[in-house]
Parts: sequence; structure tokens; C-alpha cells
Amino acid sequence: MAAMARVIESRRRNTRTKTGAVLSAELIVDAALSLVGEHGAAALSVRRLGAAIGCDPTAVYRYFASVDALFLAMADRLIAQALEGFEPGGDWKANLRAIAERTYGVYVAHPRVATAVASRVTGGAHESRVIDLVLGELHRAGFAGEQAVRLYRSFGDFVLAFSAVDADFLARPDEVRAADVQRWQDAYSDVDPGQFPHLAAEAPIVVAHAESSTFAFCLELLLDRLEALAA
Amino acid sequence: MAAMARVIESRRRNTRTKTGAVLSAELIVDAALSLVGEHGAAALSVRRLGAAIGCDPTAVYRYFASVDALFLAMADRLIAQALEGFEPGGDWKANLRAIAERTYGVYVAHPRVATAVASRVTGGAHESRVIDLVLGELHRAGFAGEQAVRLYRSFGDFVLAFSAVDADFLARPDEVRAADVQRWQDAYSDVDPGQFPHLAAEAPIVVAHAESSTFAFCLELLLDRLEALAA
DNA sequence: GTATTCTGTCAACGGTGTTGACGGTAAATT
DNA sequence: AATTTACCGTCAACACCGTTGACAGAATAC
Repeated sequence: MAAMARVIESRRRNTRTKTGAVLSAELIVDAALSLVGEHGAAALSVRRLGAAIGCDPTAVYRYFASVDALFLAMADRLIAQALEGFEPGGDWKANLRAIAERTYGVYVAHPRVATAVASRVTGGAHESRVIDLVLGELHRAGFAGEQAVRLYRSFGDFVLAFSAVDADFLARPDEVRAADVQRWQDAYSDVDPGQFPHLAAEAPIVVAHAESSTFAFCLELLLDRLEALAA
Repeated sequence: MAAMARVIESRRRNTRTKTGAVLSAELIVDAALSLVGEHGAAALSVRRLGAAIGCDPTAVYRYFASVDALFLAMADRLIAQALEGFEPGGDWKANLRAIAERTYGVYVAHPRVATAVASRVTGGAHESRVIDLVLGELHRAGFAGEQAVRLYRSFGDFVLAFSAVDADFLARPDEVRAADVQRWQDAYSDVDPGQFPHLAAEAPIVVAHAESSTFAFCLELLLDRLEALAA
């Protein structure tokens, strides 16, 4: 945990809160994750977090220098959660796919954490583990050195970027999401073939694809390219 | 403009603001874009926007139902800006690459807009144009129907997701960004080879790649895969 | 010339992250 | 065991944020 910067860490005392709770960084991360799990990403604020734990909201700042630091700690916990029970099989491509889908899954469930960490480093232990895992599969595929690092970075950034964006979309209120789909259909159900010939030609298919995410398909494109490179 | 939902549009009157300005949706979008250009993404708020224009902040709500709607309008303007002066050459792969890089460029300069629109539809005219452009290149490459649509969606989501994430990172205060790079180096400059053998093996290269974005490299992987599929 | 609708202004609400002072309490020191 | 020290939970407050509803003047319509 030494590398988890900006987390205030030192010996803790057994001081109790007004309602009797004994605080710790782990407990706060737990509470934050379950708060999001139960009431959605929008429910996560320092005040609500304090209410859920049973302490003054500002007590959180005794353990994390900012909510950003809290998000990083949550992210590392999420990585652990994503890898829980994962057993690499024989196929490196299938393993990478599984890692991507598991990571995508947990981040999509925690949009604000995903956004906060998408382009960054938690510095936590579980992050090191997943990087080692990915690099291991790439090594087995035959990549090494500079190329392996570039590919692992691309793979990681790809997964995180899609996770963050999709999470952001899914976390929107239902009405906003519905309005988006509606706008999509309005815009492309009646395209002028003179102005936009190619779009008009595919319009029905475009409209039909309004709601689905392209993550899985795009991931497959990436993995297929890796396979071609490995050969 | 009819499809640009949530923009309040009707005949406008010539009423002047206290400082003499005559408001319009276009003027507000202009002001918002230049506000971000001059003072950074964090400078964009309804209050500061009003101050920059020379009107009461809440006057913005006479033209846009919410800041989200304003962001969508800004996004469509940015698409136009990205495509300005673009002339497709003979190579569809090069054209797609150019479109991707131009789009990436404008969105990276406007992080909040990028985040707001990454997984969504502006419904604006310029958006239709860029989709038609991309679909046109894919048609020329030999793709059609379901596959062409899937590929265009993947391409678009890919570019937007990377743009949003990279924009978010670059928009962070310098100190936060520096702390991130530092944390990266701390975490991976001294890895235990027993625990994380693959990571330890590549550690020096990983550390060296701390700051660079993988967008261009990852885009090339995607385009290469498209090329293979087209053949 | 009157009526109506538009639209800029104002005050206010409820929310956010964060800071600094205060004081009791647990641990460290003597 | 007594005293000092450092911690850390609490409280009040600051400076923001997006958004709403009432109000009134001004431009258009009749």
C-alpha cells in the first residue's frame, strides 16, 4: 500500500465516532462502494458517505486527501474484484478477452471511479497484478520488450476508455438516456440521400444499432490484430 | 438544426442585454468555446459564461434547456471545426486516420464537451456529415450493410472514448498530472520479480512510457485490422 | 393603441468539495 | 501513574455549482 499516494496512512487509534463506528481507510472504501452499489453513482458524495458510515462527512479527509484519492483507492479494490476467481486457461487470446470483459464489468458499475481512473494509475497492488497478468499473456503470445509494453498499454487504455465512456452513458438518468436514443432515431431515420448518400444507404441499420455498445466488437478487432501480429 | 433536441429555438427578438449584447444560441456557443480556449475547461460555468458574454448567467437557459444541451451544441460545432479544410485523398485508410486525428484534436482541447458527448449523439448536421464521410470510406474499402455500420460505430466510439479520456487527463491541474507520473514511476521502477515476473522484466520500458498517450498506436492497430478485413 | 408573448434580470434553493479551528481521547513519554 | 503530545472526529463556514420561479420591461402581433 506504500505506493497508494495521497492516502494518509499512519498508525490509527481506536477513537470511536459519535454513533460508535471505528473508522479506517478500508471501511470508508467499503462504504463508498456499497453506497454506489445500492443507490447509484450519483449517491456518492462526501456528505452522504458520512451519513452512511455514521460519522461527520469531513472525517473522510483524515483518511483521504481528496475524493480523487478515494476514487483511486476504490479503483484498486475494483481491480481485485474483477480478477476474483479468474483462472487463466490455455489460450492467451481468450485470457485477454476475459480480463478485458471482467474489468469492463466492474468499472461500468462504478462510473465515477472509472472516469477518475481511466487515464491514470492507482499505484495499488492489484493494479500491478493485472498488468503482470496482461504482460504475461502477451509474452506467451510472443511479444517482448518495447512492443509488448506498447501493446499492454494500448490494451489497458482501450479497456479503460470504453469502460469509462459506457459507464458514463449507463449512469445517466433513464429519461436522458431515452432522449438520446430518440434523438439518434430522429436524426438518422430520415436522411437526405442527396446530401449524405452513404449514411442514407445504411440508415435503417444505423437506427437499429442505436442502443448497443460496441465494446465487445471493437475488443475483438483489437485482439484479432494482436493475433495477426503474433503470427 | 431541427434535430438538435433540447435547444430552445424560435424566432428571436432584438432585446438587448444590460451591457448591450444581443444574445443568440450561436453567440453563446462561441463564447463558451472561447472561454474554454482562453482559460481552460474548468473556467466554463454558467456564471462565468454570463460574465464573459455580458448578461445575467440565467439568460443562457432561455437558449439551452441545460448545460448538457449546451455541450451538445458545442460538440456539433467542434465537429465542424475538426473537418474544416479536410480533403479526402485517394487512400481510405489515410482518410480514416486523418478524420480520427482531427476529431481527437478538437475534443482533447475541450474535455468537458468530450466527456458529455463521447457516448452520445448531438443530432446536429455536422455529425451527420462526419458519419457519412466515415461510412463513405468504409464503403470504398469494400464494407457494406451490417458490417459497415458495426465498423463505423466501433471506429467512432473508439475515437470518442480515447478523446474523452485523454482530454480528461490533460485537463487536470499540472500538479495532479505530475503526481500521477510520479506515482507511475514509484510503482513500477522497483517491482518484485518473484511476485510480478513479467512486469519486472519490462519495468524499465514501462516506466519510460509513463507520459505518452497510446491513441495513435492503438488507432493504427484498429486500422490495420480493418485493412486485413477488407482484403 | 392595446394585448401578448418573449426574454433578460434578480433572488434563492439545494447541492457540491474543501478548509480551519476546537476539544476530547488515546497513545507516548517521563 | 501522571503528564505531555499527537491524533482525529466534530462543527461552522467558504466558495463554488446547476437550476427554478417570480418579475418587469421591451418587442412583436392584433
